[in-house]
Amino acid sequence: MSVIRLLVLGAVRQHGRAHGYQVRNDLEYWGAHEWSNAKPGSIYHALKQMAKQGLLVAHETAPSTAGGPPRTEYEVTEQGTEEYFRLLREALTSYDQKPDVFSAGLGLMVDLEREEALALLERRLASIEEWRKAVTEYYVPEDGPGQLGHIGEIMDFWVHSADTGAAWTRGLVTRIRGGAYTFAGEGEPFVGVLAEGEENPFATGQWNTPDLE
Amino acid sequence: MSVIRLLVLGAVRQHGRAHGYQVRNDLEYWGAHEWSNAKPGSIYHALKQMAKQGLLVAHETAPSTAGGPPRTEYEVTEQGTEEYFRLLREALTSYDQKPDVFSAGLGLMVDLEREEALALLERRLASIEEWRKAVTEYYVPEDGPGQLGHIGEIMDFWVHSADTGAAWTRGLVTRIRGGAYTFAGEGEPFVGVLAEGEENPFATGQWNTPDLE
DNA sequence: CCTTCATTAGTCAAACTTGACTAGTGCCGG
DNA sequence: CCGGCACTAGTCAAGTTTGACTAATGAAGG
Repeated sequence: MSVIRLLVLGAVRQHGRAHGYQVRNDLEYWGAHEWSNAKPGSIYHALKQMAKQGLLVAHETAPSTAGGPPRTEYEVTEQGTEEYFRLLREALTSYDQKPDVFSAGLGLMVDLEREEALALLERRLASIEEWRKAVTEYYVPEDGPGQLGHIGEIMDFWVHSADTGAAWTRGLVTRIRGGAYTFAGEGEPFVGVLAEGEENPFATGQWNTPDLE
Repeated sequence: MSVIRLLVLGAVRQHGRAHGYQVRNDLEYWGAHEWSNAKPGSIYHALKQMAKQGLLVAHETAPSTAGGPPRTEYEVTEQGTEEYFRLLREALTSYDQKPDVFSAGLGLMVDLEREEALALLERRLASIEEWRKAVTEYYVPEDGPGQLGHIGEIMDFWVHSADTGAAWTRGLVTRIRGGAYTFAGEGEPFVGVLAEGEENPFATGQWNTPDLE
C-alpha cells in the first residue's frame, strides 16, 4: 500500500476541502517528510491520480491572493472515504515491516473510534506474533542456526525490531485505554492540520530552502 | 540511496559473473524479498541501468541448457566496485530510518575489513544519537510536549525505534569485536550466494507460485 | 505419447517517485 | 525605486517500481 494515498486522503479529509499546497504543509506539520516519501511531486501526483479514479473531486479555483499559479481544490468523495478507512485500518493492523505506513496510521488513528483503534492495534500485535513465528521457522530450520553465518544477523535484526515494535505498541494500547487523546465521536477533535495562513511551528525547512552556500 | 543497487552489486560481485536469475535467487536466499523491494522487475532494471552507466559490463550468452530465454551475464567494473563500497559504507553508517538499507549493509558487511565495519557501525551509533537530538529539539519546542496530541506518538515511535536500533547495533559491535564472522582478508569467506544449480534451502515460494485457488 | 505443470529467464506497460525547474507576488535593504 | 530574495503553488522529464505477462524446456503422470 502506498503511504502517500493514506496521508493525502487523511489531510484533505480533515480540511473538508484543500489544495495541494495545504496538504503539503500538513504533511510537513506531521513530520511526514522525515519518515516517509512525502515530497511535493508525490503529493500532487497522488491528488491527480485519485481525482482521476474518483476518490477525490477537483474544483478549479481562482489564483490565490498570495501569488502563485491557480490552485486546484480537492474534496474526498464517498468512495474516497471508503478507501481512506480501508487504508487506515490496514496501516494500523498489518505488520509489513514498513514503519512509515504505521506512522501514518498513528497520525490518523483518531479518525476511528477508540474501541476500533484498540481492536486494530491488538490485531497488529497478533500479526507481529504470527510473522515472528513464520520467519523463525523458515530461517532457523532443522540444521540449526549458525548455518546462516552473518546473514543470520539480518533475521535477528528484524526479529528484534518486531519485538521492540510490539512492546511499544502495547504501551500505546495502554495509553489509549487509559483515556489518552480524543477519538471520533468524543467531542472536539484535536486539530491536526494547519488553518489557512497559520504557520508551521515545526517547520524544519527541508523543502525549498535555497542553498546555504 | 536505492537498496536494489547495493544488493545487486553485492550479489554480482560475489559471483564474479552472474545473470539476472542468479541474482534473483541470491536475494531470495538473503530473504531480501521479505524486507526490501527486491522484485524481479526491479532487479533486471537495476542490472540494465547500471550496465548503461558503466557500473557493470554485460556479456550476451547462449541460452541456458535448462530452457528459457537467452541470458545476459554481468560483471562488476572498477567503477562499479567503487560505487558498491560507497553504497555499502553509507548503508552501514547513516541512520535514515530505512531498515531495508541497513539490512542490506548487514548482509554485505563482510566484504569490508573487520576494523572498518566496526568503525562504520560506531559512526552509525553517533549518527543515531545526532538524529535523536535533532528531532527531540525540533518537535518538543518551548511550549513543551503534549501540544502535539496524538501526533506526538509518531515522534515517540521513531525515537523508540532509534533507541532500540542503537541498542541492537551495540550488541552487533560486541559480537563482531568478539571475533564473530569472517571478514575481508581473514581467509575463506562465508559463502553468501548460491552456487550454480544449488537449491535455496530457505525458499519461501513467494514468487512464481501459481495461484493456490 | 501427450498433456500438464514447474522451472528457467526475462519483458513490458502502467504507475509512482524524484529533483529540478517555472512563474507570479510582495517585501526589504541599499 | 529597484534588484534580489522568499513565499505561494505547481509542472515536468527522467528514473524506478510494480504486477502481470511471455516463452522455452523437461519431467511427471495418466
